[in-house]
Amino acid sequence: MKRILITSALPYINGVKHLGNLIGSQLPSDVYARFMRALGFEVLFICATDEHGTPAELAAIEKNIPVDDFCKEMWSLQKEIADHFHISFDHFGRSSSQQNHNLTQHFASRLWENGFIEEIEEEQVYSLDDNRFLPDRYITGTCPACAYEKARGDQCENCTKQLNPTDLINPKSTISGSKSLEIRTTKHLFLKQSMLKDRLTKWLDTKEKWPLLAKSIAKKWLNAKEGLKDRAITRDLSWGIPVKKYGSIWPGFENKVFYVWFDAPIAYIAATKEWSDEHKLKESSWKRWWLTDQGAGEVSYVQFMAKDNIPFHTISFPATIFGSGENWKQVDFIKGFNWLLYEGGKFSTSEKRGIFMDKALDLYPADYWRWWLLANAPENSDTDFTWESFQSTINKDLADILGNFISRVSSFSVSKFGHRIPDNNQYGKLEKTTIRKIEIHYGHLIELMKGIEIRKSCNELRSIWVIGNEYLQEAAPWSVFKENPEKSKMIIRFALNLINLYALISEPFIPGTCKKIQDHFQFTKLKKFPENLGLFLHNLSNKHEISVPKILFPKITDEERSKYQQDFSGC
RNA sequence: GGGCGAGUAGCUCAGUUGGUUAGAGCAGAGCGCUCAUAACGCUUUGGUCGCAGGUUCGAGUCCUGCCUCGCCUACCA
Repeated sequence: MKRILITSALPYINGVKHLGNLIGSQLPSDVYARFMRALGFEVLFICATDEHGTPAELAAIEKNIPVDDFCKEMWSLQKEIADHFHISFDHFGRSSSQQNHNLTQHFASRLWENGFIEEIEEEQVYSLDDNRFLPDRYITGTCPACAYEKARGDQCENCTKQLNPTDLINPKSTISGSKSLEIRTTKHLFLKQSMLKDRLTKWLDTKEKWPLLAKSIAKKWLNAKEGLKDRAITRDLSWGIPVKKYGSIWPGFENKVFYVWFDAPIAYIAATKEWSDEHKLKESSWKRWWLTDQGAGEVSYVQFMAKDNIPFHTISFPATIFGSGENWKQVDFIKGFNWLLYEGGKFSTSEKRGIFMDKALDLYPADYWRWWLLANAPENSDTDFTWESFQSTINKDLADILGNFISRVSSFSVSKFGHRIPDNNQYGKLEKTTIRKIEIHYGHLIELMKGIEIRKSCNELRSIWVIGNEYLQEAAPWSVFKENPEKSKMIIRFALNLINLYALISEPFIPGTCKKIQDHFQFTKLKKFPENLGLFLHNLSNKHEISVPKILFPKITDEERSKYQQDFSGC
């Protein structure tokens, strides 16, 4: 059977991520991974922190700790939070791992050997007081075109004019505010992606089924007027992967490191090796996922990311792989996401606007967030998070439709038949029609998930939950009970089987709750989804003991909603 | 400026290659049920599919122009 390799875009290290970051890659990739495992595919699900670059260094300076300590701390925090959101990574690695050092240096050497790397001298702004070269965006000044005073070195936000840092009037460092800036010459390695343009174009043309978002962004870059530009893959920084060729320092690059966007995607591979090393597996165990001549030919590789990451995954990283001349696995499918907005505006870390992953978990269980985010995933356009929508979706879908179904079935059962599961399984016509109805939706759900249609899948799952309530209404065990208690037993038994089914097939979406349900009712935790629903819905044995579970989804009250609306509106 | 995308019921969105009376959820209205987290089920009111032209026997769907909104535009990552 085909194997599926899934990677989630690497979250940047400098802080706790917000809900937009979560729905941009980790969460949808997790649902996909869980679902594909449940369909019986062998899945490897990989992520890692992206730890290098200027922002990480600055964040560490601000906290007054060494940057590697800072990263280690943030890595374990991010890992812990992902865990609390039930993200089922097989491995959550780090781009700063030794494995990634080795592999990144390996790729650079191969690229050099094949003529895809060039050393180029360029001029950059150096800040004497900060003691470092400044990325263009870390320089502000007055825009020469519109006189806007906070124009950045790469572009003026006010008039959108593209700028060079040297264009700015009165430029200063955003780090220290210092105006002691000078232009210095510095040498960098450039990845000559322009030489691979035709190959990339051809390759991309074979990806007919890719989402519009991914393809159009990639094509934009390939067909840019000025052509596909070569890209610097080194920086004048100390925190990062040392620039080495064949194992020794690259002459002239003693004080430089590889640029994050060169080493970050390579970390997908390196994190897989980390996983294999950590479990003391053979070399072949990670290579069979990544090298096409060692098994990866039959792997389907799917990447999840937000739209800002697409150029790196459709151009630079594939160029790196092609340029290496080795048999590395290229991505087969890219699932890109638009932005999540917060109450009509942007999430903002600096203004404390919006909801961050750690805070979210203080307010509500992970499944509340998972469900809203998945049901509203920004697949086709930016999506707005509003508390009103959150409240109504959770209360309606989770509390009223699913949670209440479980309550009504279990309390009826306990009050009429005690703590044993009713033993009549002579299903009649209505039960058979109900099974058929579910089968249709279940079939749709599987197709939709295979196509990674997240929102539509949620809709389909919700329809399956609704069928439970429809069934109960029509079967009306409470009236049947008066005349024919035996038949009423059968109805409740069937309904309990439905709960068992729901706990199983909803697991990719709301794993925490599903586990709770399975634990409470002592349902068998199957690893795979049933192929035959009719059979599955006879599964419960007479031995099961049941009781009424605590409310699974307490509702979000109006008071809570308006309080949180206030609390998270920013400063 | 250039590129991309979106504009469909009060709200959030579906609408495959153009084909009969444009769909769903929420919200609203009515009815039913009483097992349940005042929950559930059924029925139902809302749309000249952004605007103006065009192609066609036939257009939400294709073409042209226009309007509005969003995103991207390569040294944040």
